[in-house]
Amino acid sequence: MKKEKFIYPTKRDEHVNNIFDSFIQKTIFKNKIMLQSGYTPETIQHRENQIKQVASILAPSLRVEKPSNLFIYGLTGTGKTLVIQYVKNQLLRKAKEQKIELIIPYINCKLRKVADTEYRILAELIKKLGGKVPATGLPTDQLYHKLIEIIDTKKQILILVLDEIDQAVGKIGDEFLYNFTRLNTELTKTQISIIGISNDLKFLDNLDPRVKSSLSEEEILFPPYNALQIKDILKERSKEAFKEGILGEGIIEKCAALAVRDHGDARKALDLLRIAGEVVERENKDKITLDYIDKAKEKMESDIVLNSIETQPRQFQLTLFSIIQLIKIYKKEKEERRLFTGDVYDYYLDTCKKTKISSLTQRRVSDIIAEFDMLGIINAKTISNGRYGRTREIRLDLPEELIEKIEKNLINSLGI
DNA sequence: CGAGATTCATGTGAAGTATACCTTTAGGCTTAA
DNA sequence: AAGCCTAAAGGTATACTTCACATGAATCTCGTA
Repeated sequence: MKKEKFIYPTKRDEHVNNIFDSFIQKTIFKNKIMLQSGYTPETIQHRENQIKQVASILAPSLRVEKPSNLFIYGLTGTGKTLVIQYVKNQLLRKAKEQKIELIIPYINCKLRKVADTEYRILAELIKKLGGKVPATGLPTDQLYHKLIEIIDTKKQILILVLDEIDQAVGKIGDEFLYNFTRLNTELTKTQISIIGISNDLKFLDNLDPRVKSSLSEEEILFPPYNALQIKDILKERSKEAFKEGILGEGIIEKCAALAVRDHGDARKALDLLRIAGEVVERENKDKITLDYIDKAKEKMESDIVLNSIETQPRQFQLTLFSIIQLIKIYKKEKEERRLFTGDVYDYYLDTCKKTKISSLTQRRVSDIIAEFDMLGIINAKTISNGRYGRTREIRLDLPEELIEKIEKNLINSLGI
């Protein structure tokens, strides 16, 4: 056995310290939270009208009367969630002042494994109200009883905010909304109003008429921001978020322009700014220049997708992996070849065999493909090839580099 | 040549199964009177 | 006898499977012009 050469520790320690120093040293942010998506600023620009409308609709709650149900829709990044949070905070403050019992739970229906079935939405709601509910095992209607039990203890108003409600309905149907709206008839003291928030402008159209009429007693549309408005918002927030002199010339204009091209998505503009800042910081520079915005744009798009893929279950990842591999193979071929469900399933089975992962049936994989389509990661269209059957044509409309990254990630997490 | 029948490959709905977890209940054991 | 613990019984939600039928246009078939 060889004896290791002893290294005197202090030298090394110093070295380590120096490395970290360089990370801690500089920060170009003054208050980064201002740019993060969950942040609710003191004043909200260019949404005065919507705030007023929401406020006037919810105002009766301060007289302990049930406000109308409200349906809010508009594209992503048009300030829907922001306005609701803002009004919610104001409302709660006022209610506290006047000693009025008012609860406004907020649930995001999109979160997988948290609120994507009727049971789980209910469970989440009860949890928010301080109750405890097991993840499985109870009949759903018992959860309703439990909810009623918790709520109906005193005279109060409950305004339930269901964000990304279109996602939930797309997955589990609209029956649960009907149940929610009917809940009031079972309650004696408490009254419930529902606020539904949707990114899908056509969401109301395919809703059961009964649900539709009761959910959208009031409707508010959030139009996209225009370039000037986004610029205002960015200016306002970046003033607080960054230290002086960090933003180079034309940065805000560029972010705004990019976001406007993408249907006036303010969240995107803010993310761009924040991510650009993070990249600059990581590279130890002290000024955000235009090319950092481009970098941020790429990074952002890939981050969103990568993140949503990482959290998928194993079988979903395996399916996606199969799709990516096949797309790659097909691309190398001379003739254009389209990708169908059957091909994916065959490749999937192969991969399962090789990696000794148990395989699902085609029925299930078909559903998984449909779910990926819903997530927008792939693009699947059912087509009929006439004599040669009916299937889904699967496409992957993502940039080349991103696909590479996804592939790497998948190989990594699947251990292939 | 054209209308209607056929065909294929898979979409899709319904019902069934496995699993994980819940509550209820009956039985057994302990304990205190 | 009352109280407490445990394990079995009976129930549910969820993810998945099984079964069976639905789809829809290219192709085939066959009667007719």
